[in-house]
Amino acid sequence: MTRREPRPRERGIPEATVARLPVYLRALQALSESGTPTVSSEELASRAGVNSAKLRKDLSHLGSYGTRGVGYDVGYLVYQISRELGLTQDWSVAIVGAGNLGRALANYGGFGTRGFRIAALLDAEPALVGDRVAGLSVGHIDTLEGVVEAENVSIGVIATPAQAAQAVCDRFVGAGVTSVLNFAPVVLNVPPEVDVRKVDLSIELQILAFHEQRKADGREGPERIGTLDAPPGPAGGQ
Amino acid sequence: MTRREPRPRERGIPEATVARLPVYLRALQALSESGTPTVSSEELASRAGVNSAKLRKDLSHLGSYGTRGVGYDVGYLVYQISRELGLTQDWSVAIVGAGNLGRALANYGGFGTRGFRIAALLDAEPALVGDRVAGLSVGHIDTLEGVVEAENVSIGVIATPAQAAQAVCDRFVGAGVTSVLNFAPVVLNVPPEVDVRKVDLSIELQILAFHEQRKADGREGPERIGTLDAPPGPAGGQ
DNA sequence: CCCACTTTGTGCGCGTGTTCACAAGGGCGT
DNA sequence: ACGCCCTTGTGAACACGCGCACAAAGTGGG
Repeated sequence: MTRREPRPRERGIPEATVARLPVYLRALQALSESGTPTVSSEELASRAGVNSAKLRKDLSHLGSYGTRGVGYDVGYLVYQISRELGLTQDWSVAIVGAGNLGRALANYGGFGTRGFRIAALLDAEPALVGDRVAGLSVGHIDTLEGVVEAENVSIGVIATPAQAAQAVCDRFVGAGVTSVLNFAPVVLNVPPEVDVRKVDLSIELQILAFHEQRKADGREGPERIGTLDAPPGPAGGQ
Repeated sequence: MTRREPRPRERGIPEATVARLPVYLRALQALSESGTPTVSSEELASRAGVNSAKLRKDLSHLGSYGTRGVGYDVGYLVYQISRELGLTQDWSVAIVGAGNLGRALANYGGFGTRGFRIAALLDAEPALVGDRVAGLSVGHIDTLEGVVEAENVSIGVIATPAQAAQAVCDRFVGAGVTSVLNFAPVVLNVPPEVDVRKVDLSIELQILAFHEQRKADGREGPERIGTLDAPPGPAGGQ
C-alpha cells in the first residue's frame, strides 16, 4: 500500500555516485584553474580521496568520457559533471535563520560553487530584519511565501533553532519548495515528493566521540576498567 | 601489502548503526523530558524517522535492553546509548576559525548535547583574537599546540577557509588530535589512525540540485529537450 | 493458572555499493 | 606501419545494509 518504491533509479546514476560527483567536480575545477589539460583516474581519485576503480565506475555512469592511455580531459569532465548535477542552470535558494549559521551560509563564497543564487535570507526576529548580510538585506519570515513564488525558489535552507524548524519546513513545502537542506537538529516530516538532506553538527561530533572512545579503550587495555557502572536499571531510570 | 583491513568492526557495532544512535538518543531525551517512561520500537522509530525493524536491530547491537510486550525503558536506553557513544565522559573540542561558522558552532547550545566542552576557539586573524564568543575568548592560532596539550583536546574542528584547512589539520594531528571534523571544502590528508568527518554545504546543495533537476525533467516531459548541447569537446576544453 | 495479546529480537533474501583484476582500446615512439 | 605501453571501462566476487516476517518472550486479564 504505502509501499515506497525503492526509486527505480530514474536515469541510472546510483545515489552513492551522485554524492561523490561534487567532490570530483571540485578537484577538477582546481586542476582546471592550474591549467592541467588531462588527468588520469589514479591522480583524480587520489585528489578526491577515493579508490581509482570507484572513480572510474562513477564516471562511467555519465558516459565514456575518458581516453584510454591518456585519461580524462579536465575541462570536458567539469562540463559533463556540472551538467549532470544540474549546475548549468541557476537554482534559487532561500535561507531561513539569520543567526550566525545563516550568515555563515550566506557568506559562503557565492555558495561554494556557481549554480546557486541566494534569493533571500529571512528571520523571525524583527531586530535582525533589515541587516545587510553578504550583499542582501534580511527579510521577515512572513515574506517567505512571496519570495518563494516571486524568485522561483526550489531549495529551502533551514538554519533556525530546533523548535522553529518544522514550522518553517511546512511553510516551505506549502509554498512549493521541493528540496530542503536542514541544519536544525530535528527530524523533519515532509510529503514524499520533497527531498530533505540533513546536516547535523552534534551527530557528527557524537560519531567522532564513539570512535575516539574505541581508540582510547584500545590504548588503556582491553580489560574492562572499573567503570563506575551502576546503570540506572531498567526499572528506575530517570 | 598496503591492504587496509576492512576494520573488523572492533566490537561489533556497524557504522550505519553508530550514525543513527545519536538520532535515537535525541528522540529519547525528548521523551525523557516529557516524562514518558517507556517507548515501543514503533513509536521511537517514527520519531527518529526510520523503520522500526531497523531500529530494533540497531538497538540489539547494544544488548537486549527491551522488554517484550512493553517496549524500552526511556531512561535506561538514554544511558546505554550515551555510554556506547562515549558521552558519559567529556570530550574537549578545539575550534579553529572564528568567522561566522566558528561562532555558530561555539554558540551551538553547549554543543548540542552534553559530553563536549569547547576548550578553545582560535583564529589567525589578530583582529578577532580576544573577542568573546559563547563565554570564551578567541585565542590565536599559534596557541593551538599548547591548548591541545593543556586541555587534552582529542577532537579538532576546522571552520577555516579552504586554503588554511590542511595546514590547521596538520597542526592538529601533530599536536596529537585523533579526530577531526572538517567544514572546509577540501579533502584532508591524514595518517590512517586519525578519523576525519566532513560537513560540506556545497556538496549537499549540489546533491539537492541533482534531484531537483530530475524532478524538473520529469515535469517538462521525458523527451530530451533541446539542450544547447555543444559540449566543449574532449579536445578543446578549458 | 492459563490464554490472548503485545512487542522484541533475529533469520533470511534482496538490492546496493565496493574492490579486484583484466580485457579492450588508443597514443606514441621507432 | 607496427607493436609496446598506458589507462580506461567493466565483469564478477564479495561485503554491507535494509526490511519482511515470524518465533520467542513477557504482560495482564479472567
